[in-house]
Amino acid sequence: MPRHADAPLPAGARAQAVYRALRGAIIEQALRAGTKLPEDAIGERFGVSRTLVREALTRLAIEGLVEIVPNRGATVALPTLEEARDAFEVRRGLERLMMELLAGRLSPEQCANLRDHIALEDEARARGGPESIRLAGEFHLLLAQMTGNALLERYIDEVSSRCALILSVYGRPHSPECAISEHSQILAALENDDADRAAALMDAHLQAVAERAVLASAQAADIHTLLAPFAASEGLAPAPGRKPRP
Amino acid sequence: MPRHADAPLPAGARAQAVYRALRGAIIEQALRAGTKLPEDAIGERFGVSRTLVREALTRLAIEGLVEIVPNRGATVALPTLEEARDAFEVRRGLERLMMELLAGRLSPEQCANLRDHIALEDEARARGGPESIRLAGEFHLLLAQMTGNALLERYIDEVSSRCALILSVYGRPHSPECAISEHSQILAALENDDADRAAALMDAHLQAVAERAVLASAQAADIHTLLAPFAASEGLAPAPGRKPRP
DNA sequence: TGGGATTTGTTCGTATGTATT
DNA sequence: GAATACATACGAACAAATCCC
Repeated sequence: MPRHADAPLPAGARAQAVYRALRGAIIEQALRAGTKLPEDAIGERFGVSRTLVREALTRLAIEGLVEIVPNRGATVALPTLEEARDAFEVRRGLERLMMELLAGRLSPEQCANLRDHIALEDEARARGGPESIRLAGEFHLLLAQMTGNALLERYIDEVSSRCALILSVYGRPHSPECAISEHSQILAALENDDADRAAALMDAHLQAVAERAVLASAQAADIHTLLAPFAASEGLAPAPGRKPRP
Repeated sequence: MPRHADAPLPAGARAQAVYRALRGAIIEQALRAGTKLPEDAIGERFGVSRTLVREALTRLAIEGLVEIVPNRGATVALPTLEEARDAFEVRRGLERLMMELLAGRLSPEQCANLRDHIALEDEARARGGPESIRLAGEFHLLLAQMTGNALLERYIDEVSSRCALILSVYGRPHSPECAISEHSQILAALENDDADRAAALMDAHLQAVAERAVLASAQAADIHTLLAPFAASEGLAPAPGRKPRP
Protein backbone atom coordinates (compact mmCIF):
# COMPACT_ATOMS: atom_id res chain seq x y z
CA MET A 1 0.00 0.00 0.00
CA PRO A 2 1.48 3.32 -1.13
CA ARG A 3 2.27 6.06 1.30
CA HIS A 4 2.00 9.76 0.87
CA ALA A 5 5.29 11.33 0.03
CA ASP A 6 5.07 14.12 2.60
CA ALA A 7 4.58 11.78 5.55
CA PRO A 8 8.19 11.05 6.54
CA LEU A 9 9.07 7.40 6.82
CA PRO A 10 10.32 6.08 10.17
CA ALA A 11 13.99 5.53 10.85
CA GLY A 12 15.55 2.83 8.77
CA ALA A 13 12.58 2.55 6.45
CA ARG A 14 13.81 4.82 3.72
CA ALA A 15 16.70 2.64 2.66
CA GLN A 16 14.23 -0.22 2.49
CA ALA A 17 11.91 1.90 0.37
CA VAL A 18 14.70 2.66 -2.08
CA TYR A 19 15.55 -1.01 -2.16
CA ARG A 20 11.98 -1.99 -2.93
CA ALA A 21 11.58 0.69 -5.54
CA LEU A 22 14.70 -0.38 -7.38
CA ARG A 23 13.84 -4.02 -7.03
CA GLY A 24 10.40 -3.49 -8.50
CA ALA A 25 11.85 -1.47 -11.34
CA ILE A 26 14.30 -4.22 -12.19
CA ILE A 27 11.77 -7.04 -12.01
CA GLU A 28 9.26 -5.20 -14.15
CA GLN A 29 12.07 -4.42 -16.57
CA ALA A 30 11.77 -0.67 -16.24
CA LEU A 31 15.47 -0.86 -15.48
CA ARG A 32 16.90 -3.33 -17.90
CA ALA A 33 19.81 -5.64 -17.40
CA GLY A 34 23.11 -3.84 -17.76
CA THR A 35 21.71 -0.38 -16.95
CA LYS A 36 24.09 1.77 -14.95
CA LEU A 37 22.86 2.74 -11.51
CA PRO A 38 24.70 5.89 -10.39
CA GLU A 39 24.33 6.59 -6.70
CA ASP A 40 23.69 10.30 -6.90
CA ALA A 41 21.19 10.10 -9.76
CA ILE A 42 19.13 7.58 -7.82
CA GLY A 43 19.47 9.56 -4.62
CA GLU A 44 18.22 12.69 -6.34
CA ARG A 45 15.33 10.83 -7.86
CA PHE A 46 14.23 9.49 -4.50
CA GLY A 47 15.23 12.45 -2.35
CA VAL A 48 17.76 10.60 -0.22
CA SER A 49 21.51 10.79 0.17
CA ARG A 50 23.96 8.41 -1.38
CA THR A 51 24.34 6.59 1.92
CA LEU A 52 20.87 5.11 1.68
CA VAL A 53 21.19 4.39 -2.01
CA ARG A 54 24.39 2.51 -1.33
CA GLU A 55 22.67 0.40 1.27
CA ALA A 56 19.89 -0.47 -1.13
CA LEU A 57 22.33 -1.29 -3.90
CA THR A 58 24.36 -3.47 -1.56
CA ARG A 59 21.28 -5.48 -0.68
CA LEU A 60 20.37 -5.88 -4.32
CA ALA A 61 23.90 -6.99 -5.10
CA ILE A 62 23.70 -9.69 -2.44
CA GLU A 63 20.45 -10.81 -3.99
CA GLY A 64 22.09 -10.95 -7.38
CA LEU A 65 19.90 -8.38 -9.10
CA VAL A 66 22.67 -5.80 -9.18
CA GLU A 67 26.34 -6.10 -9.84
CA ILE A 68 28.79 -3.88 -8.00
CA VAL A 69 32.35 -3.52 -9.21
CA PRO A 70 34.68 -1.73 -6.77
CA ASN A 71 35.34 1.87 -7.78
CA ARG A 72 33.13 1.46 -10.80
CA GLY A 73 29.71 1.41 -9.29
CA ALA A 74 26.56 -0.60 -9.75
CA THR A 75 24.64 -1.85 -12.76
CA VAL A 76 21.58 -4.01 -13.13
CA ALA A 77 23.04 -7.50 -13.24
CA LEU A 78 23.54 -9.20 -16.55
CA PRO A 79 23.38 -12.87 -15.63
CA THR A 80 25.45 -15.31 -17.58
CA LEU A 81 23.96 -18.46 -19.03
CA GLU A 82 25.70 -20.43 -16.33
CA GLU A 83 24.10 -18.29 -13.63
CA ALA A 84 20.78 -18.81 -15.36
CA ARG A 85 21.18 -22.55 -15.19
CA ASP A 86 22.20 -22.33 -11.53
CA ALA A 87 19.19 -20.22 -10.64
CA PHE A 88 16.68 -22.56 -12.24
CA GLU A 89 18.39 -25.57 -10.71
CA VAL A 90 18.14 -24.14 -7.21
CA ARG A 91 14.65 -22.95 -7.87
CA ARG A 92 13.53 -26.44 -8.81
CA GLY A 93 14.96 -27.78 -5.57
CA LEU A 94 13.25 -25.15 -3.47
CA GLU A 95 9.90 -25.39 -5.17
CA ARG A 96 9.88 -29.14 -4.93
CA LEU A 97 10.34 -28.78 -1.20
CA MET A 98 7.51 -26.29 -1.23
CA MET A 99 5.20 -28.73 -2.98
CA GLU A 100 5.88 -31.37 -0.37
CA LEU A 101 5.17 -28.96 2.43
CA LEU A 102 1.92 -27.78 0.88
CA ALA A 103 0.32 -30.88 -0.62
CA GLY A 104 -2.90 -31.68 1.19
CA ARG A 105 -2.35 -28.86 3.68
CA LEU A 106 -4.03 -25.93 1.96
CA SER A 107 -7.13 -24.54 3.60
CA PRO A 108 -10.19 -23.77 1.45
CA GLU A 109 -9.47 -20.06 1.90
CA GLN A 110 -5.93 -20.48 0.67
CA CYS A 111 -7.12 -22.39 -2.37
CA ALA A 112 -9.63 -19.66 -3.10
CA ASN A 113 -6.91 -17.02 -2.82
CA LEU A 114 -4.75 -18.93 -5.23
CA ARG A 115 -7.58 -19.26 -7.73
CA ASP A 116 -8.25 -15.55 -7.46
CA HIS A 117 -4.62 -14.85 -8.13
CA ILE A 118 -4.61 -17.11 -11.18
CA ALA A 119 -7.60 -15.16 -12.47
CA LEU A 120 -5.65 -11.92 -12.02
CA GLU A 121 -2.75 -13.37 -13.94
CA ASP A 122 -5.14 -14.31 -16.69
CA GLU A 123 -6.48 -10.77 -16.99
CA ALA A 124 -3.08 -9.16 -16.97
CA ARG A 125 -1.85 -11.60 -19.52
CA ALA A 126 -4.80 -10.86 -21.77
CA ARG A 127 -4.00 -7.15 -21.55
CA GLY A 128 -0.37 -7.91 -22.24
CA GLY A 129 0.82 -5.48 -19.58
CA PRO A 130 4.16 -5.77 -17.81
CA GLU A 131 2.38 -6.66 -14.54
CA SER A 132 1.85 -10.15 -15.87
CA ILE A 133 5.52 -10.84 -15.24
CA ARG A 134 5.23 -9.69 -11.67
CA LEU A 135 1.97 -11.55 -11.10
CA ALA A 136 3.31 -14.80 -12.45
CA GLY A 137 6.19 -14.60 -10.03
CA GLU A 138 3.87 -13.68 -7.20
CA PHE A 139 1.94 -16.90 -7.62
CA HIS A 140 5.02 -18.78 -6.57
CA LEU A 141 5.63 -16.33 -3.76
CA LEU A 142 2.05 -16.74 -2.55
CA LEU A 143 2.56 -20.48 -2.36
CA ALA A 144 5.79 -19.93 -0.46
CA GLN A 145 4.01 -17.74 2.08
CA MET A 146 1.50 -20.50 2.69
CA THR A 147 4.21 -22.89 3.82
CA GLY A 148 4.66 -20.74 6.93
CA ASN A 149 8.40 -21.08 6.46
CA ALA A 150 9.80 -17.56 6.38
CA LEU A 151 13.24 -18.61 5.18
CA LEU A 152 11.84 -20.65 2.32
CA GLU A 153 9.70 -17.68 1.43
CA ARG A 154 12.70 -15.40 1.28
CA TYR A 155 14.73 -17.79 -0.85
CA ILE A 156 11.89 -18.38 -3.27
CA ASP A 157 11.29 -14.66 -3.52
CA GLU A 158 14.94 -14.09 -4.24
CA VAL A 159 15.39 -16.85 -6.76
CA SER A 160 12.14 -15.97 -8.51
CA SER A 161 13.21 -12.39 -9.00
CA ARG A 162 16.54 -13.55 -10.26
CA CYS A 163 14.79 -15.81 -12.74
CA ALA A 164 12.65 -12.88 -13.84
CA LEU A 165 15.79 -10.91 -14.55
CA ILE A 166 17.22 -13.84 -16.46
CA LEU A 167 14.14 -14.10 -18.61
CA SER A 168 14.37 -10.41 -19.32
CA VAL A 169 17.81 -11.05 -20.77
CA TYR A 170 17.39 -14.38 -22.48
CA GLY A 171 13.64 -14.66 -22.92
CA ARG A 172 11.29 -12.97 -25.29
CA PRO A 173 10.63 -9.35 -24.27
CA HIS A 174 7.68 -8.98 -21.88
CA SER A 175 6.67 -12.58 -22.07
CA PRO A 176 5.02 -13.72 -18.86
CA GLU A 177 7.15 -16.09 -16.94
CA CYS A 178 4.59 -18.80 -16.39
CA ALA A 179 1.81 -20.31 -18.40
CA ILE A 180 -1.45 -20.03 -16.52
CA SER A 181 -2.76 -23.51 -17.21
CA GLU A 182 0.33 -24.88 -15.53
CA HIS A 183 -0.42 -22.94 -12.36
CA SER A 184 -3.95 -24.31 -12.32
CA GLN A 185 -2.78 -27.87 -12.69
CA ILE A 186 -0.32 -27.49 -9.87
CA LEU A 187 -2.97 -26.10 -7.60
CA ALA A 188 -5.25 -29.01 -8.45
CA ALA A 189 -2.57 -31.53 -7.52
CA LEU A 190 -1.95 -29.75 -4.23
CA GLU A 191 -5.63 -29.79 -3.36
CA ASN A 192 -5.65 -33.48 -4.21
CA ASP A 193 -2.97 -34.22 -1.64
CA ASP A 194 -0.76 -35.54 -4.40
CA ALA A 195 2.70 -34.32 -3.43
CA ASP A 196 4.52 -36.35 -6.05
CA ARG A 197 2.34 -35.15 -8.88
CA ALA A 198 2.55 -31.54 -7.68
CA ALA A 199 6.32 -31.80 -7.50
CA ALA A 200 6.51 -33.35 -10.96
CA LEU A 201 4.23 -30.69 -12.42
CA MET A 202 6.24 -27.91 -10.82
CA ASP A 203 9.43 -29.43 -12.11
CA ALA A 204 8.05 -29.61 -15.62
CA HIS A 205 6.65 -26.11 -15.28
CA LEU A 206 9.98 -24.62 -14.28
CA GLN A 207 11.73 -26.63 -16.94
CA ALA A 208 9.36 -25.19 -19.51
CA VAL A 209 9.94 -21.68 -18.22
CA ALA A 210 13.67 -22.14 -18.44
CA GLU A 211 13.47 -23.52 -21.94
CA ARG A 212 11.16 -20.76 -23.08
CA ALA A 213 14.18 -18.51 -22.59
CA VAL A 214 15.53 -17.83 -26.03
CA LEU A 215 16.82 -14.46 -27.10
CA ALA A 216 16.39 -10.74 -26.61
CA SER A 217 18.14 -7.40 -26.39
CA ALA A 218 17.70 -4.25 -24.38
CA GLN A 219 17.99 -0.51 -24.77
CA ALA A 220 18.73 2.10 -22.17
CA ALA A 221 16.58 5.07 -21.22
CA ASP A 222 16.78 8.03 -18.85
CA ILE A 223 16.87 6.83 -15.26
CA HIS A 224 14.77 9.68 -13.86
CA THR A 225 11.85 8.87 -16.11
CA LEU A 226 12.12 5.15 -15.66
CA LEU A 227 12.05 5.38 -11.88
CA ALA A 228 9.19 7.84 -11.48
CA PRO A 229 6.31 5.40 -10.86
CA PHE A 230 8.40 3.36 -8.44
CA ALA A 231 9.35 6.38 -6.38
CA ALA A 232 5.73 7.41 -5.92
CA SER A 233 4.53 3.96 -4.91
CA GLU A 234 7.15 3.68 -2.18
CA GLY A 235 6.56 7.09 -0.64
CA LEU A 236 9.76 8.67 -1.89
CA ALA A 237 9.95 12.22 -3.15
CA PRO A 238 12.35 13.41 -5.81
CA ALA A 239 14.77 16.14 -4.88
CA PRO A 240 13.35 19.55 -5.69
CA GLY A 241 14.59 21.57 -8.61
CA ARG A 242 16.88 19.11 -10.30
CA LYS A 243 16.31 18.07 -13.86
CA PRO A 244 17.37 15.11 -15.88
CA ARG A 245 20.92 15.78 -16.87
CA PRO A 246 21.50 18.58 -19.41
CA MET B 1 44.92 -16.84 3.98
CA PRO B 2 45.71 -13.97 6.42
CA ARG B 3 47.17 -10.76 5.10
CA HIS B 4 49.77 -8.56 6.62
CA ALA B 5 48.13 -5.86 8.66
CA ASP B 6 50.25 -3.01 7.35
CA ALA B 7 49.44 -3.76 3.72
CA PRO B 8 46.26 -1.75 3.23
CA LEU B 9 43.33 -3.62 1.72
CA PRO B 10 41.99 -2.47 -1.65
CA ALA B 11 38.87 -0.36 -1.89
CA GLY B 12 35.72 -2.06 -0.80
CA ALA B 13 37.53 -4.99 0.77
CA ARG B 14 37.62 -3.69 4.32
CA ALA B 15 33.89 -3.89 4.87
CA GLN B 16 34.05 -7.45 3.61
CA ALA B 17 36.88 -8.19 6.00
CA VAL B 18 34.85 -6.90 8.92
CA TYR B 19 31.92 -8.98 7.73
CA ARG B 20 34.01 -12.12 7.59
CA ALA B 21 35.59 -11.50 10.96
CA LEU B 22 32.24 -11.02 12.65
CA ARG B 23 30.74 -13.96 10.83
CA GLY B 24 33.52 -16.25 11.94
CA ALA B 25 33.25 -15.02 15.49
CA ILE B 26 29.54 -15.75 15.57
CA ILE B 27 29.81 -19.20 14.02
CA GLU B 28 32.60 -20.24 16.34
CA GLN B 29 30.58 -18.87 19.23
CA ALA B 30 33.13 -16.30 20.26
CA LEU B 31 30.22 -13.90 20.01
CA ARG B 32 27.27 -15.62 21.54
CA ALA B 33 23.64 -15.31 20.53
CA GLY B 34 22.13 -12.15 21.93
CA THR B 35 25.41 -10.27 22.31
CA LYS B 36 25.15 -6.58 21.60
CA LEU B 37 27.21 -5.40 18.64
CA PRO B 38 27.88 -1.65 18.99
CA GLU B 39 29.20 0.01 15.88
CA ASP B 40 31.74 2.12 17.73
CA ALA B 41 33.34 -0.71 19.64
CA ILE B 42 33.61 -2.95 16.59
CA GLY B 43 34.98 -0.16 14.44
CA GLU B 44 37.58 0.62 17.04
CA ARG B 45 38.54 -3.01 17.32
CA PHE B 46 39.06 -3.39 13.58
CA GLY B 47 40.33 0.09 12.86
CA VAL B 48 37.53 1.16 10.56
CA SER B 49 34.81 3.74 10.76
CA ARG B 50 31.23 3.02 11.74
CA THR B 51 30.15 3.18 8.11
CA LEU B 52 31.98 0.01 7.21
CA VAL B 53 30.83 -1.72 10.35
CA ARG B 54 27.27 -0.84 9.46
CA GLU B 55 27.69 -2.37 6.05
CA ALA B 56 29.01 -5.58 7.55
CA LEU B 57 26.22 -5.71 10.11
CA THR B 58 23.62 -5.13 7.41
CA ARG B 59 24.93 -8.06 5.43
CA LEU B 60 24.90 -10.27 8.50
CA ALA B 61 21.35 -9.18 9.24
CA ILE B 62 20.23 -10.20 5.76
CA GLU B 63 21.87 -13.55 6.34
CA GLY B 64 20.02 -13.92 9.61
CA LEU B 65 23.06 -14.09 11.87
CA VAL B 66 22.47 -10.62 13.29
CA GLU B 67 19.33 -8.82 14.25
CA ILE B 68 19.05 -5.09 13.68
CA VAL B 69 16.33 -3.09 15.39
CA PRO B 70 15.95 0.48 14.12
CA ASN B 71 17.44 3.02 16.48
CA ARG B 72 18.57 0.25 18.79
CA GLY B 73 21.39 -1.29 16.91
CA ALA B 74 22.55 -4.80 16.24
CA THR B 75 22.84 -7.97 18.30
CA VAL B 76 23.85 -11.50 17.44
CA ALA B 77 20.57 -13.10 16.41
CA LEU B 78 18.68 -15.26 18.86
CA PRO B 79 16.74 -17.63 16.61
CA THR B 80 13.35 -18.85 17.76
CA LEU B 81 12.43 -22.51 17.68
CA GLU B 82 10.23 -21.81 14.68
CA GLU B 83 13.13 -20.24 12.83
CA ALA B 84 15.18 -23.27 13.76
CA ARG B 85 12.62 -25.58 12.24
CA ASP B 86 12.44 -23.42 9.11
CA ALA B 87 16.19 -23.43 8.70
CA PHE B 88 16.53 -27.18 8.95
CA GLU B 89 13.59 -27.70 6.62
CA VAL B 90 15.12 -25.52 3.93
CA ARG B 91 18.47 -27.05 4.50
CA ARG B 92 17.13 -30.51 3.89
CA GLY B 93 15.63 -29.38 0.60
CA LEU B 94 18.86 -27.77 -0.53
CA GLU B 95 21.11 -30.60 0.50
CA ARG B 96 18.91 -33.16 -1.15
CA LEU B 97 19.27 -31.22 -4.37
CA MET B 98 22.99 -31.16 -3.77
CA MET B 99 23.13 -34.96 -3.40
CA GLU B 100 21.36 -35.40 -6.71
CA LEU B 101 23.75 -33.07 -8.44
CA LEU B 102 26.81 -34.78 -6.99
CA ALA B 103 26.01 -38.48 -7.02
CA GLY B 104 28.32 -40.29 -9.40
CA ARG B 105 29.93 -37.04 -10.53
CA LEU B 106 32.76 -36.63 -8.06
CA SER B 107 36.28 -36.90 -9.42
CA PRO B 108 38.85 -38.99 -7.55
CA GLU B 109 40.56 -35.77 -6.45
CA GLN B 110 37.35 -34.41 -5.04
CA CYS B 111 36.72 -37.62 -3.13
CA ALA B 112 40.23 -37.48 -1.74
CA ASN B 113 39.70 -33.88 -0.64
CA LEU B 114 36.52 -34.84 1.11
CA ARG B 115 38.20 -37.72 2.90
CA ASP B 116 41.00 -35.41 4.01
CA HIS B 117 38.45 -33.01 5.35
CA ILE B 118 36.68 -35.73 7.28
CA ALA B 119 40.00 -36.64 8.82
CA LEU B 120 40.48 -33.04 9.90
CA GLU B 121 37.06 -33.03 11.49
CA ASP B 122 38.01 -36.18 13.33
CA GLU B 123 41.14 -34.63 14.79
CA ALA B 124 39.40 -31.44 15.84
CA ARG B 125 36.63 -33.40 17.40
CA ALA B 126 39.11 -35.48 19.36
CA ARG B 127 40.73 -32.31 20.68
CA GLY B 128 37.31 -30.90 21.49
CA GLY B 129 38.23 -27.51 20.12
CA PRO B 130 35.68 -25.04 18.84
CA GLU B 131 36.98 -25.45 15.28
CA SER B 132 35.12 -28.73 15.06
CA ILE B 133 31.91 -26.78 14.67
CA ARG B 134 33.31 -24.78 11.82
CA LEU B 135 34.84 -27.84 10.16
CA ALA B 136 31.65 -29.84 10.32
CA GLY B 137 29.85 -27.03 8.55
CA GLU B 138 32.62 -26.72 6.01
CA PHE B 139 32.14 -30.31 4.92
CA HIS B 140 28.73 -29.39 3.63
CA LEU B 141 30.12 -26.24 2.07
CA LEU B 142 32.86 -28.23 0.37
CA LEU B 143 30.24 -30.47 -1.17
CA ALA B 144 28.28 -27.43 -2.30
CA GLN B 145 31.36 -25.99 -4.01
CA MET B 146 31.76 -29.22 -5.94
CA THR B 147 28.35 -28.86 -7.54
CA GLY B 148 29.69 -25.91 -9.51
CA ASN B 149 26.45 -24.08 -8.74
CA ALA B 150 27.45 -20.79 -7.14
CA LEU B 151 23.95 -19.92 -5.99
CA LEU B 152 23.44 -23.27 -4.32
CA GLU B 153 26.80 -22.80 -2.68
CA ARG B 154 25.78 -19.45 -1.28
CA TYR B 155 22.47 -20.71 0.02
CA ILE B 156 24.03 -23.75 1.65
CA ASP B 157 26.70 -21.58 3.20
CA GLU B 158 24.09 -19.25 4.57
CA VAL B 159 21.72 -21.88 5.90
CA SER B 160 24.59 -23.87 7.40
CA SER B 161 25.85 -20.90 9.34
CA ARG B 162 22.35 -20.18 10.51
CA CYS B 163 22.05 -23.77 11.70
CA ALA B 164 25.35 -23.39 13.51
CA LEU B 165 23.98 -20.39 15.35
CA ILE B 166 20.84 -22.31 16.18
CA LEU B 167 22.86 -25.15 17.62
CA SER B 168 24.79 -22.68 19.72
CA VAL B 169 21.50 -21.63 21.28
CA TYR B 170 19.66 -24.92 21.54
CA GLY B 171 22.43 -27.48 21.34
CA ARG B 172 24.99 -28.52 23.88
CA PRO B 173 27.78 -26.01 24.22
CA HIS B 174 30.58 -26.66 21.74
CA SER B 175 29.09 -29.86 20.42
CA PRO B 176 30.08 -30.50 16.83
CA GLU B 177 27.22 -30.18 14.44
CA CYS B 178 27.69 -33.43 12.58
CA ALA B 179 28.71 -36.92 13.49
CA ILE B 180 31.71 -37.96 11.45
CA SER B 181 30.54 -41.43 10.56
CA GLU B 182 27.51 -39.89 8.91
CA HIS B 183 29.72 -37.78 6.69
CA SER B 184 31.68 -40.85 5.66
CA GLN B 185 28.56 -42.80 4.78
CA ILE B 186 27.25 -39.96 2.66
CA LEU B 187 30.51 -39.74 0.78
CA ALA B 188 30.44 -43.47 0.16
CA ALA B 189 26.95 -43.28 -1.32
CA LEU B 190 28.00 -40.40 -3.58
CA GLU B 191 31.00 -42.32 -4.84
CA ASN B 192 28.69 -45.25 -5.47
CA ASP B 193 26.49 -43.18 -7.78
CA ASP B 194 23.54 -43.84 -5.49
CA ALA B 195 21.67 -40.52 -5.45
CA ASP B 196 18.66 -41.84 -3.61
CA ARG B 197 20.71 -43.39 -0.85
CA ALA B 198 22.86 -40.26 -0.53
CA ALA B 199 19.76 -38.10 -0.31
CA ALA B 200 18.19 -40.39 2.28
CA LEU B 201 21.39 -40.45 4.34
CA MET B 202 21.71 -36.69 4.20
CA ASP B 203 18.08 -36.32 5.20
CA ALA B 204 18.55 -38.61 8.16
CA HIS B 205 21.80 -36.87 9.02
CA LEU B 206 20.22 -33.44 9.14
CA GLN B 207 17.22 -34.81 10.98
CA ALA B 208 19.58 -36.26 13.57
CA VAL B 209 21.44 -32.98 13.90
CA ALA B 210 18.19 -31.10 14.41
CA GLU B 211 16.90 -33.57 16.96
CA ARG B 212 20.21 -33.69 18.77
CA ALA B 213 19.83 -29.97 19.29
CA VAL B 214 16.33 -29.97 20.66
CA LEU B 215 17.05 -32.94 22.86
CA ALA B 216 20.14 -31.31 24.22
CA SER B 217 18.32 -28.12 25.06
CA ALA B 218 15.62 -30.10 26.85
CA GLN B 219 18.25 -31.77 29.03
CA ALA B 220 20.14 -28.60 29.70
CA ALA B 221 18.24 -28.04 32.94
CA ASP B 222 18.73 -24.31 33.53
CA ILE B 223 15.32 -22.80 32.96
CA HIS B 224 16.56 -19.29 32.53
CA THR B 225 18.72 -20.31 29.61
CA LEU B 226 15.99 -22.40 28.10
CA LEU B 227 13.44 -19.65 28.21
CA ALA B 228 15.64 -16.82 27.11
CA PRO B 229 15.06 -17.24 23.38
CA PHE B 230 11.33 -17.51 23.86
CA ALA B 231 11.19 -14.46 26.06
CA ALA B 232 13.19 -12.46 23.59
CA SER B 233 11.13 -13.56 20.62
CA GLU B 234 7.96 -12.43 22.34
CA GLY B 235 9.28 -9.03 23.31
CA LEU B 236 9.78 -9.92 26.96
CA ALA B 237 12.85 -9.00 28.92
CA PRO B 238 14.33 -11.29 31.56
CA ALA B 239 15.03 -8.33 33.83
CA PRO B 240 12.06 -6.77 35.69
CA GLY B 241 10.27 -3.59 34.82
CA ARG B 242 9.56 -3.39 31.15
CA LYS B 243 6.28 -2.50 29.55
CA PRO B 244 4.73 -5.16 27.31
CA ARG B 245 3.87 -2.95 24.38
CA PRO B 246 3.30 0.73 23.53
C1' DT C 1 49.25 10.33 -23.14
C1' DG C 2 47.36 13.71 -19.99
C1' DG C 3 44.22 16.28 -17.32
C1' DG C 4 39.71 17.66 -16.01
C1' DA C 5 35.19 15.93 -14.89
C1' DT C 6 32.66 12.48 -12.80
C1' DT C 7 31.75 8.83 -9.60
C1' DT C 8 32.83 6.05 -5.85
C1' DG C 9 34.98 5.05 -1.00
C1' DT C 10 35.24 6.55 3.50
C1' DT C 11 35.24 9.42 7.43
C1' DC C 12 33.01 11.95 10.74
C1' DG C 13 29.69 15.50 12.58
C1' DT C 14 24.99 16.41 13.79
C1' DA C 15 20.33 15.31 14.75
C1' DT C 16 17.29 12.01 16.56
C1' DG C 17 15.87 8.40 19.13
C1' DT C 18 16.46 5.04 23.17
C1' DA C 19 17.92 3.50 27.76
C1' DT C 20 19.07 4.95 32.46
C1' DT C 21 19.22 7.47 36.65
C1' DG D 1 8.71 11.70 34.92
C1' DA D 2 12.52 14.66 33.46
C1' DA D 3 17.26 14.98 32.63
C1' DT D 4 21.24 12.75 31.17
C1' DA D 5 24.12 9.67 28.67
C1' DC D 6 24.67 7.01 24.93
C1' DA D 7 24.00 4.72 20.30
C1' DT D 8 22.19 5.06 15.93
C1' DA D 9 20.41 7.32 11.29
C1' DC D 10 21.64 10.12 7.94
C1' DG D 11 24.05 13.33 5.29
C1' DA D 12 27.91 16.57 3.90
C1' DA D 13 32.45 16.71 2.66
C1' DC D 14 36.85 15.08 1.47
C1' DA D 15 39.98 11.64 -0.79
C1' DA D 16 40.85 8.41 -4.28
C1' DA D 17 39.88 6.01 -8.37
C1' DT D 18 37.99 5.92 -12.97
C1' DC D 19 36.23 7.72 -17.18
C1' DC D 20 36.35 10.66 -21.12
C1' DC D 21 37.88 13.92 -24.18
